[in-house]
Amino acid sequence: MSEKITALQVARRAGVSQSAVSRVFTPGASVSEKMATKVREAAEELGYRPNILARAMVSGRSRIVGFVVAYLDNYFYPEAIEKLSNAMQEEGYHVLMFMASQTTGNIDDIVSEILDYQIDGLIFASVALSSSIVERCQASNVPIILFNRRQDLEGVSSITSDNFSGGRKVGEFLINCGHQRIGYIAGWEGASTQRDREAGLMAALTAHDMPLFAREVGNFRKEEALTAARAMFDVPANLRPDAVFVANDHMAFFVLDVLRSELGLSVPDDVAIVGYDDVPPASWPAYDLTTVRQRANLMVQETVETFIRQIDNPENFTPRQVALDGPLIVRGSTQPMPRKVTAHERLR
Amino acid sequence: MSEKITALQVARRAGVSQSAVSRVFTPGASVSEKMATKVREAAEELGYRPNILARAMVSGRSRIVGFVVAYLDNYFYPEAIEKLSNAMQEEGYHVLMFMASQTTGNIDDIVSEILDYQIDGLIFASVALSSSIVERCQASNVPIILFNRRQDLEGVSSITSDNFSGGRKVGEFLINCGHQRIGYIAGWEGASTQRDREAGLMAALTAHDMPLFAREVGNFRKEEALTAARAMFDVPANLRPDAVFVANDHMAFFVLDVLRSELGLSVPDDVAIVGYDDVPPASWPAYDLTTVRQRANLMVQETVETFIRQIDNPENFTPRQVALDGPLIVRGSTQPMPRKVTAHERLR
DNA sequence: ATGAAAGCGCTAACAA
DNA sequence: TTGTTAGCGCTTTCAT
Repeated sequence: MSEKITALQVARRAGVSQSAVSRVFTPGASVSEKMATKVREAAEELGYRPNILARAMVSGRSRIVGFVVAYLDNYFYPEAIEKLSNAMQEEGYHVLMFMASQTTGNIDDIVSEILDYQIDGLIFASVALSSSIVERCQASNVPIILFNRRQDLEGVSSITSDNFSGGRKVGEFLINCGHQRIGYIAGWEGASTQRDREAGLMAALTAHDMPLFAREVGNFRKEEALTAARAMFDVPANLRPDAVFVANDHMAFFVLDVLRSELGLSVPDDVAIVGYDDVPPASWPAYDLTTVRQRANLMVQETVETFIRQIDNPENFTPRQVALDGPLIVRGSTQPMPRKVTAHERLR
Repeated sequence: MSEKITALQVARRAGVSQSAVSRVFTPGASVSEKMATKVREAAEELGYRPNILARAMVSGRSRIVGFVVAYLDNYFYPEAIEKLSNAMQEEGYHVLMFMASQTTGNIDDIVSEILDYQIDGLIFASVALSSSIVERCQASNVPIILFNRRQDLEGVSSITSDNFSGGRKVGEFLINCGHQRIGYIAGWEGASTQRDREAGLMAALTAHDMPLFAREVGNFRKEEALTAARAMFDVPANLRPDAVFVANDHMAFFVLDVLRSELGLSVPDDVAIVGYDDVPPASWPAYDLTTVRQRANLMVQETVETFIRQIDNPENFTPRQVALDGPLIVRGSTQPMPRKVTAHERLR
């Protein structure tokens, strides 16, 4: 079995110093053309590749970013992970994954483990941070980015879609469709996505002097979404909303299932339903769900850019709070978008 | 901003040698009770944690395993990743993710990048290996495990479900249901999962002297699955299969959509359909898909165990080829399981 | 532009 | 059980 090839061996073979080899493999170091080719040849012959860990030790940069994620059953995240991972690879970084799921206990412990790897940055998706975590990361000089979460913490960047605006769009749309009894099924109240989407919806309702007709909490979880749907809809018809906004697609699928399969209601005729995220199954004919699209590509792009900026220039970096607008995608789970009522008509 | 705390600083504060500190943090090293508490206290006060990278350099083990994955749109994988990552965390390892998706070109290049991180093992999910990759990993002493793929390569372990047996179960079931014209929509032919599932189906058909009525290739991809479904079913009724086995759930959803939404066929009355994987949407009422369950938990468990065994005892480790049996889950996309026909009845 | 030398933070002999 | 010493493979001054 071939042993590990070190820079020293390459150096010997090329008849140069070990630091010369290092320079050849360090972008932006000063080496002559001749030296470079000589070394590269020797390296090629031996199959040499620099040891990233050794490099990390002395340079202090591991080119690893930690990615903490939960809720992989929400299909927004697999897509996001894939894109983020690809984008990071293109920048020469790699992603060390940490699941913050049910099984694992404390986020703080996970963060400790992550920091042990001397990672260059930390991206949290759908995870709530404590300020102690932030402090520790800042002490270790590790940039933090919140992905799909917003949290008011000093020095922390966040990339989200504009959930408030998205929620309001949903509200406006349902009102324009003529719905009078609009319900809301909330996600986990600790999540900014949940709060902002609901606030957006409420803003639209308030603007039209309409109350929220019904509200239940699904916590972004399947079982609780089912329960919430039953509580809201397994009631006499006069108490039933004629439209419901569900805080994300993942839950909306289960609500839709309850409506159609369990209660025998017709969608959108008896009840219209709108989700949030536009995950792939939302566009599948079996669900055909009206929803607000989260632009994963853009979110990832902004995340990477934010990270690179902070890494390249930590001194005068100001944390960014990016909120990207996403379109309402109208599908069959609601009535088609009504034409705008003109001022003339409204006055009649 | 607090600087990095090293073992040396802990040592000074505790009034002991630096190697004593190292020992305290090395499981199974010989330290006295007194020493341990003294050091731990000092470490606690300073907030010291060992630098894994430094440890990796000298010990030769990084406690990082590389995980190469593609096809995250197949919802079997997010689940698998989550479970695998959790299980590895419990063993004190962490997962460095590499996407081998469309964007990225060559697997060989990815593997090079991975090896630069001095990882302790490499798990490939749904990725085809070249023997050159295997050789390079073996040269670097990195165990390789194939997850959900089987490939005849010296020294490589593989963990799959028993796809042949699964395919045969599907065949037997459809035949028992009385179907006469059974079609198959294949996955990517380079995948062992595809080949084994099809072989299983064919074994069942052959055993009953039945031909395969129709066959198309969907390559595990959405668009191609749609095309395959149209080619197979958008034909005169007498040329149409009365049952179809689709190589995985991901494609089966699209096939089902074509059947119901595009062609207005009734499932299971006009056509019965069976998938493979039992991903979550298969159990959602909108699809309610009969399928073969892949036992992700077991697969992950076997993967971790295989890895640990090889790491702990590389000398006399023999690669394992694990194929786990999975049950057929009968749902509404097929007729209910018929009671077994008795010999008496058959003779009438 | 190149080489020599010093260390990054840790573990693993080896002594004591 | 503990301390001393030598590196792991690399980058980075500092000379030249």
